[in-house]
Amino acid sequence: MEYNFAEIEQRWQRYWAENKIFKVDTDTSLPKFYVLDMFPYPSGAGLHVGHPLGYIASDIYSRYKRLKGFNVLHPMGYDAFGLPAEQYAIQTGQHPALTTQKNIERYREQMDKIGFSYDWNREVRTCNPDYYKWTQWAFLEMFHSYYCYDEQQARPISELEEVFVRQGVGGLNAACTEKLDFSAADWKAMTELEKQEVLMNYRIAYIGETSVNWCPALGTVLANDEVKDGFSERGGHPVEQRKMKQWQLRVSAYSERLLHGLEALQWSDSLKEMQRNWIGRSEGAEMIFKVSNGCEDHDMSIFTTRADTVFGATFMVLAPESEWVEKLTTPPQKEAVEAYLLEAKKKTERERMTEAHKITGVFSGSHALNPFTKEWIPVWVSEYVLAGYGTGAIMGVPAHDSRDYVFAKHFNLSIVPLIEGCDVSCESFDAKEGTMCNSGFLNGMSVKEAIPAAMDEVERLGIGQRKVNYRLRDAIFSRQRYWGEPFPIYYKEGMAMPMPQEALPLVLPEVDKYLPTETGEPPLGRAKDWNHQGYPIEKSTMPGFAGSSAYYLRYMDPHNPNALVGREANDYWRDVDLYIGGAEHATGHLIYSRFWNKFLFDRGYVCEDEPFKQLVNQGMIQGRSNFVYRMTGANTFVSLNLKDKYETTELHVDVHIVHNDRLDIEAFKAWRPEFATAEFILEDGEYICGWAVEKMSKSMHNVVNPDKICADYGADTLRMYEMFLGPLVQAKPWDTNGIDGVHRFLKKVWRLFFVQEQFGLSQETPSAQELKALHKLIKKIESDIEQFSFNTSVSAFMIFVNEMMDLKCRKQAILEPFLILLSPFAPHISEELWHLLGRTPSISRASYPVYNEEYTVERTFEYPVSVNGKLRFKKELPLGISQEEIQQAVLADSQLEKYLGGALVKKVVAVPGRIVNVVC
RNA sequence: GCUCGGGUGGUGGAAUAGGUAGACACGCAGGACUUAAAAUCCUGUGGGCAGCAAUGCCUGUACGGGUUCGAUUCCCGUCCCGAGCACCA
Repeated sequence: MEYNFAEIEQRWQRYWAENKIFKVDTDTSLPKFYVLDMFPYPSGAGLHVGHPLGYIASDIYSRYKRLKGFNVLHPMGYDAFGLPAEQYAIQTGQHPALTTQKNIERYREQMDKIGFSYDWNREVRTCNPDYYKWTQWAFLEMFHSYYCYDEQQARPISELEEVFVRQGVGGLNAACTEKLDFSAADWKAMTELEKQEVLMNYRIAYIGETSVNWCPALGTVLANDEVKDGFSERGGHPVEQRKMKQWQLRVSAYSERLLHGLEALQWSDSLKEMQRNWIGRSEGAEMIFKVSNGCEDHDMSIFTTRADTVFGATFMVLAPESEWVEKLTTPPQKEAVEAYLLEAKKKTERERMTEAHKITGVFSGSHALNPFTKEWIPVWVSEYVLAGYGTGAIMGVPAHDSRDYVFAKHFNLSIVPLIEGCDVSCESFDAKEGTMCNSGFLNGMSVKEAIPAAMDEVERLGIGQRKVNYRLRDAIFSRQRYWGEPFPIYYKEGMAMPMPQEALPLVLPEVDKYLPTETGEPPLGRAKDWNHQGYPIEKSTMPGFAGSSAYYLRYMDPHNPNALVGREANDYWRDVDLYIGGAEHATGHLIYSRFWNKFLFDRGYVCEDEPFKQLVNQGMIQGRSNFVYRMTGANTFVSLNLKDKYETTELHVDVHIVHNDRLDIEAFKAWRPEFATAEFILEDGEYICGWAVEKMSKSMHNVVNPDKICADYGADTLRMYEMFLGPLVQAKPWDTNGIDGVHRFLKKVWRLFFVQEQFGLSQETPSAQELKALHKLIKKIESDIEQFSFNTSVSAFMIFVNEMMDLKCRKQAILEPFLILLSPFAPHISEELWHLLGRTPSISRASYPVYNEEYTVERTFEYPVSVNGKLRFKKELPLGISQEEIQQAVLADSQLEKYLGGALVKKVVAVPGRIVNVVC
């Protein structure tokens, strides 16, 4: 009987679906395990072979955990709101909901062919009102909350109102946009509008003026992680900086917890490092400098991590956007400063980046008093200082900061070295090492001692305090787009008002066009009756990360009409045990999700502080392109190794008409009309194509579709081959060339269960050798899966099957456990053979075979004996004997003499169970 | 510039509490079966040298050093590749 994968796979996929084999329910009698894939954005192009890599890995893990007796939650859904569907809608007029629906159907069809064990009953779609009701709900919860630093958690905003009534802001330690100062009496005297403005300063979801990444081509703002090198991540349009009033999430309040929480997580070091960099904690001090513009004095604070270098501060620099610029510009400098500000403002983000090392700046006219040297130093304005970090002002220490150094050199400011023996004639000395000099009371200290000593002194003198700064900014939450969640906010007498929870979901309204209005309002400005009790509703929508921030919680309880996730379901499923997805979400989704979860945790809606215990980043699968070489000016193609003899142009050729880098010439002629009459210069009668690893894309003709692989080889082959390709976490090119090996393996597995076309296994007692092979495999597969080393598992299966072939082993006692081991990798063929064995129900209900060490124990060991490091012969000795016994046995061996060449033995190193080395 | 990974045959990749480098697979070469092809199976396959031969010897994990009886693995330096961050004071 042939291995008819097409029939087998179709049959079992249907069986699994019809019998709801992978439906899962809360079951407190079983341990839970939650395996999650990052849900896809359903694009119009469909899946290519790279997309399912992580899904296959998570499916193997899920199936393995089921065999191990866990109740496994393994869901899938769609991140369905987003820009591409909207862009497509603008071009074609088709409703994004329609195209999204179509794309989802296509995705589902493709995924179904691969035989995943998802519980589709729990599917979520972020664009579904039943789902985004809870996205809006979470937003309202954030609106109604503030962050208390003393308690290190989010609390209801109503508490804050009570505090204000009682004592004003005195003693309050809460996250805020700007520090306010008012008493209880002041609070009581405020109008309702003023009170709301004060509260907005503390809300976790708040509206406020901020500098944003504005993308004119897309007509919307973008988050920092949506901008790459000054261009929008989606579409590659230029991005500029603008001040705008936007909804924001106070993610920065969680900086410390987001950083600290990383420690306990089983994430890769590189990913944790990326998040640490993004959060960007730095310890330093805020220091107050007296500044004078000649008429009046002010106290201005700066942030520094190098308080020890204050004796070398020979100038100050303000960010162009700093509010100090206006106060400190003196009349004679006014014109120059204004010209500079205008120039800086005109630049886009992109220009700022490309001109990053161009040194610009202008003198303000004012001076600051260095509190330690008591010298008056000039105050400058320059773009290299960022308004959004620290206080937007710095002290310039050119000797020990490379940016200050180039600035000082350019404008001829003085440079004072502070470390003994350092040479600052060509560059600054940035390292935190050496002995201090020219630094008053710090002289003679090492830098490491001087940093805290300087900060102590600053605090003692009352001219500043220690301060921790974070790079992490609040997340900008408004998008001027159509295809996203509407904000449940309306505006009444200038105040942003929350809608009541009963009004949710606030359903996205219909519009006639998906473009901004003529007056520049977002597309929702076109919606009819877009108001709440006659008051206008917010016209922005939420960004992509809104819907993806809590979807893993919804899977736990997807149909609950009363809560995002019910208490009972959440208490059982708790958090994601294993999360598999791409590293590109390191500073986006994975930060926002952690923030969102921590917020819900603070407010008591979920029971775990961190959402994703273990995270694995699968490597991207790149394309492997093929090339043909056309002779310039002719329709003649030259084979790879002859091309250097001619003048040729390289052309991408469809990888589907190339096999093992040999071009199928007939298919090539049929591929494009202009090649129908092509001529070829062959080598050894064949046309050899060149190849290269590139991104998988249509234009490179290297896109391989999983449907085609499933049709040609079957899903089991696809699954195993994707795993065999290399380590899961590593980026690697797709190369269909090697797939035959895996396919051959599955055919061998099939044949192993048949004797002369008849299915049949014997009930014979297995031999010691067979048992040993099986139990080694049981152990190997288990440890490989636990470590995500799926590629070596596939090899182990191949070795095992080859050995059983050699032994002609057809014994059920061996092959039945083998089938169970194989089933997570190749579920269809395993299921088929399982049923042919008369076993029922599905193999996914079986138990993972128990490893028995007895069968794999070795009693003797062939010791490699080397003389002076060179392997010479092998000596078989019992295991478990002492080092001395091994030495004696080897020295007594007659073979040793001929390798010693008469020399005396100086030393014998024997490692039990490893090796013997004789030194002479 | 800073941080983190990584450099092993023609190819994808195995092997690190330091212990026979190249498992497994692709490709290639040769062979068996077949009228033939496909499929399947068997043998060989890092490089070099010697031999009719079984075989033997040398060399080999980016490069240069070090530690060690022994280094792909540990340490120092250099080069190269990939990823992330980038005026974050």
